[in-house]
Amino acid sequence: MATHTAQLFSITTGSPEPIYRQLVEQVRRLIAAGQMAPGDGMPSVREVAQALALNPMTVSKAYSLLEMEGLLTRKRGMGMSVAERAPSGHSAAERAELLRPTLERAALEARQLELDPDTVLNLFTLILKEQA
Amino acid sequence: MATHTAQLFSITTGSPEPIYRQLVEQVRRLIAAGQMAPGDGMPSVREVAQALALNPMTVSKAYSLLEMEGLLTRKRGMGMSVAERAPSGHSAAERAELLRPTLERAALEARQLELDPDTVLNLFTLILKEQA
Amino acid sequence: MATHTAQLFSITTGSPEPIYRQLVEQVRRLIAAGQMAPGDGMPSVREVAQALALNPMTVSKAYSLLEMEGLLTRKRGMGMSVAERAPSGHSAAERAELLRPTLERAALEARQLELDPDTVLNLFTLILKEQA
Amino acid sequence: MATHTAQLFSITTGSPEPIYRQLVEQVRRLIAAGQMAPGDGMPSVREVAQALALNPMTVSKAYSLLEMEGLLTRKRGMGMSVAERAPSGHSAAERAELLRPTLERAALEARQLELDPDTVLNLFTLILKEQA
DNA sequence: GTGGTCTAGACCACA
DNA sequence: GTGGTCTAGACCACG
Repeated sequence: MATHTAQLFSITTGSPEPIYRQLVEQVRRLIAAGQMAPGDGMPSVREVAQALALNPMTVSKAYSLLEMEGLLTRKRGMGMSVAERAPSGHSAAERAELLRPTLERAALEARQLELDPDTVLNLFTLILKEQA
Repeated sequence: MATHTAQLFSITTGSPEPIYRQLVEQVRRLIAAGQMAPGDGMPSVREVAQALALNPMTVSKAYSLLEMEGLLTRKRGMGMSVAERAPSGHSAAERAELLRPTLERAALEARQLELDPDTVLNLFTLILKEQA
Repeated sequence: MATHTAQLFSITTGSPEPIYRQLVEQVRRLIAAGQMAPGDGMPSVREVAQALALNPMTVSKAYSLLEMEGLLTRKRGMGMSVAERAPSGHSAAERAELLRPTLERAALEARQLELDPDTVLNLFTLILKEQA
Repeated sequence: MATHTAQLFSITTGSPEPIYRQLVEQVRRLIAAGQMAPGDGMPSVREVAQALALNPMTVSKAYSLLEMEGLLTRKRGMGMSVAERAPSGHSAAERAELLRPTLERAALEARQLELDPDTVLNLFTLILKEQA
């Protein structure tokens, strides 16, 4: 039985980032964080599609890309699961590196806005707490 | 007159973010930060297009959007310049709000990567210093 | 009785061609070639499934299709065997026709690769000898 | 202007091989053969779709896969073209290797049909001439 | 004009 | 039950 799919993934329909890509990146992060371990079964395409009110093809596209990437494997007639050889359970340091591009972008914008680092860090701290 | 256009803007053609939008947002930030002041002349479409190896239509589109937004004005035969009534030189607090969406995204990714706030803040501090 | 099943059939699970179809076509060819004669007993579904590490349903499906096709018959309690009226021991010319589609496909690919017929025939000759 | 798209590609709707994959493999071969050279513009998705009576998405899927593979590049708003770094114009020997899997399959089937090599080679020669 | 995304719905292949 | 493919058609983003 599936864990609560709707909670597992969160997509933003209004975002400029396509839905299938949001899914791809979330799965990547969940695997990297070890929240999904090699061998774990993925929720079925239809299940995710229904839970998130998406077209199955959209979900399928995301899964296919992850399969090409080697993170998921397809077992005929049995659905998809996290690949055994998926690089999983990274250390905190490794996971932090996955966050670097986003932080670099934020830093670039901060500089262009001529915000001093302390202001930025205070705001970021606030946001991190809000989410927790 | 043309400051060094190529240095003023930094666009990434390989990015999923459309070029015209990269330009728009950079101009917005530069004006908000006061680095471009009301009355300042903008580099011409041609100039920017050549300096960054872009299609002039792309640059033109960005300028048009900024004009619609009221940040730039078109003066016949004089090219475009920062609008006199452009809300310029925002306070730090106001500028920080412009950064919020990016930081929120970073926070979301951090949570999905199961990184604790301290680790994230440390990395971000490091990056902010690197760029300075 | 069971000849060495694992040797009799060679299936490739990684192939895009479905497993049951690989089985069907191999049986068809083996019968056409006279390697399996009318009345011969087929290895049981279980036996094949275990030998090739397949889902028994997959093997069963292949057998059922062959039964519908009239090549196999089911005898109660006796498993399946090659049908008495199976058109067996085709002439070489007839058997060659069964090979035609595959050769036509190869010819098409050769043309698209701009390979001249002699090169192709030389390579094919080589491969035919390797297998022998 | 496009060369005659309908002639460039030939797809078989009845085939078990999905259409998008037929397209992918044909483009691969055409590039390998040097019939499409780096920098060449590809016929547009819509054009191919109309010429072959396909849904544009099907063609688009093929193009996307080829882009991921690095054989095609997308120029924003300008359509797709053969990547500059696409390995092109292979030697006859290299191209022949691309044909090997298909020939090996044919040889396997021939053996299962108990056809002797001469019969097979004669038939193949005939088919190669028919197409020319 | 270009390609990209998404939907709704149908049908197939596989186990 | 699973995923895969295809269609028809709409809308968006880009140049």
